[in-house]
Amino acid sequence: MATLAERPRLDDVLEDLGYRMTPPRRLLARLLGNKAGSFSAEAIIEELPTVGRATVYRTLKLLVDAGILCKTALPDGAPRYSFDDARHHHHVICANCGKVEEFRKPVVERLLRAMAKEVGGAVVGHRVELYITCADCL
Amino acid sequence: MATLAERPRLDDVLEDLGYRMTPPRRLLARLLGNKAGSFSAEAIIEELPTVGRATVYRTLKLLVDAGILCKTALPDGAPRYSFDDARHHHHVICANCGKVEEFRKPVVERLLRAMAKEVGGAVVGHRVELYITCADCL
DNA sequence: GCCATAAGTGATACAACATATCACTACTGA
DNA sequence: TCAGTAGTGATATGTTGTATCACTTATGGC
Ligand SMILES: [Mn+2]
Ligand SMILES: [Mn+2]
Ligand SMILES: [Zn+2]
Ligand SMILES: [Zn+2]
Repeated sequence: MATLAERPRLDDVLEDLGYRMTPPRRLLARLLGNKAGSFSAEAIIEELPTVGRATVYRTLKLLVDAGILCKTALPDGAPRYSFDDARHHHHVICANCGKVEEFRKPVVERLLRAMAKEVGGAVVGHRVELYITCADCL
Repeated sequence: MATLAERPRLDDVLEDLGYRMTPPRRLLARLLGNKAGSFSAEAIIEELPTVGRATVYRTLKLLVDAGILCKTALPDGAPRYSFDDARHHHHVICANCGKVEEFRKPVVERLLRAMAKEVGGAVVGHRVELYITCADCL
């Protein structure tokens, strides 16, 4: 996960992408900017009762599409959002508390690319997730 | 995916697990037994209008827990069910038509296990999915 | 600074994919 | 045969969104 220090300011990001700066977006930018770890969309909705559900989901999607946030899932499929860094990567997820860390493993990437050739058809992507019980949760 | 020939008879499986043989389960066993590729729960519900939604979902879960079916997801998260084989494996999924194939890659397993040690905490599992556009869809 | 207008908003409805309840039914083993 | 429990399905509810649409507002051009 990107540390708070190296994170882009969300309102700058949205503005740079050509989106308008509105009060709901400022509220979201401020709230998300201080989030550590991963969070659910519904948690954000509860924390910002003045912002509509649709707006929260729309903005989260904007940020995911912009590569600022990642959308992952717990083993049971429950979606989680977390900050992204720019490079291709995968996630280590605590199945208990939902904390998300990123990892890169070039060897794994190479192997998956290699395997792709054995498979008929064109590879369009892959997903790798490692589930743990984190040190804090043990 | 297990070929039809080597597939266990679903009603036998359920009976062996100690479940009762009821008309809905017989209908489900017959329908699923003839399914190729992957399918959605909702498709089954439509094809068996006399069987309740809850029963379909309950039985699918039973079969997943019994290791007879796998539950996977398309890249957009839409759940798919397909026949499983007994060994640990992962999936190659056509993002277009939903066809599911299984694969095993011991090297990848070993690498993920190795990586697990670098991570603080106890590893409880992993997920690897390869998304393709299959030959038929190209 | 004003203004037109396109972008954004939020209430609400709807959708997909389930799970919880609960009164009823029917397998099953004794 | 029959009691007891497993199973059923109608229905309500939950989660995670997307679609609509009338309304509001941020913004760039003047
Ligand atoms: Mn990868
Ligand atoms: Mn594996
Ligand atoms: Zn944890
Ligand atoms: Zn296909």
